[in-house]
Amino acid sequence: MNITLDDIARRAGVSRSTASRVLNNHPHVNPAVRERVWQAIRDTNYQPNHPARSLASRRSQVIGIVIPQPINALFADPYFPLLIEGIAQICNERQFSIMLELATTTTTDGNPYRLIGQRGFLDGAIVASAVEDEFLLQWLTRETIPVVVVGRITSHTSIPYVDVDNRYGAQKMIEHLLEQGYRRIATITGPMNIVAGRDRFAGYCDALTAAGLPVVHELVIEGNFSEQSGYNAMRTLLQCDPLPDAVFAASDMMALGALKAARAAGLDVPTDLALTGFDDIPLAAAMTPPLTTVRQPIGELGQSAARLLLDWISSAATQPAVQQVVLPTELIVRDSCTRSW
Amino acid sequence: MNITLDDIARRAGVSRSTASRVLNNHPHVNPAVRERVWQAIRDTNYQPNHPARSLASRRSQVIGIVIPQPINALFADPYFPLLIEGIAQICNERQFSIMLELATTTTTDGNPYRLIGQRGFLDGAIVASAVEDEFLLQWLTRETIPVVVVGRITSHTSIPYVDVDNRYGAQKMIEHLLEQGYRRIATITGPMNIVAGRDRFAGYCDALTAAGLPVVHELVIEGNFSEQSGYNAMRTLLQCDPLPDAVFAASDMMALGALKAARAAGLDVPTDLALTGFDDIPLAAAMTPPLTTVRQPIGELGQSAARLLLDWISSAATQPAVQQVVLPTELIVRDSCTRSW
DNA sequence: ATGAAAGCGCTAACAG
DNA sequence: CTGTTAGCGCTTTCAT
Repeated sequence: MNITLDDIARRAGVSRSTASRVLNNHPHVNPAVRERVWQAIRDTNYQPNHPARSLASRRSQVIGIVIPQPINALFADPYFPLLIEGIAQICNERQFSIMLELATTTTTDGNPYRLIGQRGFLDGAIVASAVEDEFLLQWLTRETIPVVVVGRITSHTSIPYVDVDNRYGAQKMIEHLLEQGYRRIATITGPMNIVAGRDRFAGYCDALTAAGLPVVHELVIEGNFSEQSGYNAMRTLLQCDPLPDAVFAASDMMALGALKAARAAGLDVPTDLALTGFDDIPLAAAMTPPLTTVRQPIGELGQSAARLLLDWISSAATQPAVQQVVLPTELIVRDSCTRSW
Repeated sequence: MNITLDDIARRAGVSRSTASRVLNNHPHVNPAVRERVWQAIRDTNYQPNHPARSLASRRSQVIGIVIPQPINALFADPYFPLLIEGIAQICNERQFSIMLELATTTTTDGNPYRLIGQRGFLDGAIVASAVEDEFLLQWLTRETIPVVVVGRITSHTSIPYVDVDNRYGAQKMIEHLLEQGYRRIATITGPMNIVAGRDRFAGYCDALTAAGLPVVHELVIEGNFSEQSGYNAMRTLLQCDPLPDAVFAASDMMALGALKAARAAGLDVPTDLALTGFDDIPLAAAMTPPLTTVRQPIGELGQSAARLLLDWISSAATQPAVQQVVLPTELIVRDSCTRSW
């Protein structure tokens, strides 16, 4: 049998509650007793039983990271890893553990998540990338544990979220292209069922409108942030006559796909066509040519979400102290949109 | 208060044990009763309490993925995300959840992991990347839950592991370079405290030796798989006189770093220098020039590890049915080692 | 096929 | 400062 707290108590000649107090660093324990208990713990190599603790204390020191994406698409883009990394940093500091909650591939009926709903398992959750997924949103509102969302969601305003300033970031990007002299600027947008997709497109429109330019329908193609969708979108754009002189892809991965399509069509970037992205994933700087993009601080986003959530959990309040956090983006100019003339 | 199994039992007019049987799909329950219980569960939106279940059943349906790396370095390389993805696929199929167990940054004293040692929390664990970390290895041997390691470890042969054929993969790579006519082949190795690092280096030596060529000390630089270490190593190699005509980096990220260093020194790849990597991460194909490398099936590696572990867990045996799995690698020839003459 | 009863290992009032 | 006493919500023999 495994050794229990009772064994420790017996060995140290105290009651189980005192042993528990020592284990949990409660004050008001006689230093000598405290030391005796610790000694027993060390001697026996005692390890507390986690489920028993959570059951009795109603706290698990575990949060879930919910990623509502098909698993196979999960890590094609370094976005999620970076986000997880940020969350993990804060969790480690605060002695919290992380459960990874990925949507099952078979999203046929009912609950595509395993943990969601399991009572007592999670002290809180972070939902990454606010897809407007009906099941998830319903769960969010019904849920009793603290949940924060990464990425703005429009439908449930009461849920705290953390986001970057997608709209203004995209706007700055287009303004930069306009300053460079580009006038026929196309965009490959993100998915329109994600607010980030809509917001970046809105920024694109903002800048054009402010410059007195129209938003041309044929220059706007919807993608889904993946490389493949960028490739496809660019092939469509290449049908335009005249061709766009610049393309703003709403993610770096789509920009990469677009670059390949442009190359395949015999176009050079940036000579024949300017190309820019959004995210500033590590690949962006390594590409040839290095990609002009909008940096979003993904790691910090994760950190903010984790801080918000953990503060909330420890406050034991119904609402978090901070409801929303919006982080700034930064325009990173590289060679992919350098006019040669 | 949350609704409990007792509430369900009362509502369905049965005892708690019967309700439990229904919940767990035990046979030998009257169909009519079964339906009444399910109805009550649905009506009340009942969700079982996970800690209570694990405490009573001594099973948690959770496995841990232990990644013994400083968090901040975690996702610079897509290796871990891909591995996690593979593991997650199998876990989802089998209704297991995943805990992410990252080493805390402050690896000062004692246990740098939170979950390791928490009794009853994990049904098993996968240790990713077999660093020969003293603490971890001691834990592995002492541990009572099933643990499988990704990457061969030499010191504790009793621990089941899953690995790719690093040595033969590296050998094939060097053989290819030799066939291309390269003769002064340098290597940037992985860390020598990881078996994968040693194995790839061994494969390099195998090929040279078989070809009757010596392993030249100054052409062997130790890296740590990171881009930065590749960069530094290449700077050292650039001091050699004569320069190597080919460089085999033991990871694609190091190859990327090496490429940058070579470029910075005014060398062109592959004209002045052949460069090859190991891993075949997505970036390898996207680089300019596309990188010749050795593909290791990272996702499958994760899947194999997960299958081995979950089979073991469900068998309830002391040893797994399969002790070791070794997956083949594949040479992927691209442009980075194309001789121009 | 079902119920009674005994824990699983721990925390947390409460009393002293 | 410490011990006693109840549970936390569920699974699981053991009867019946």
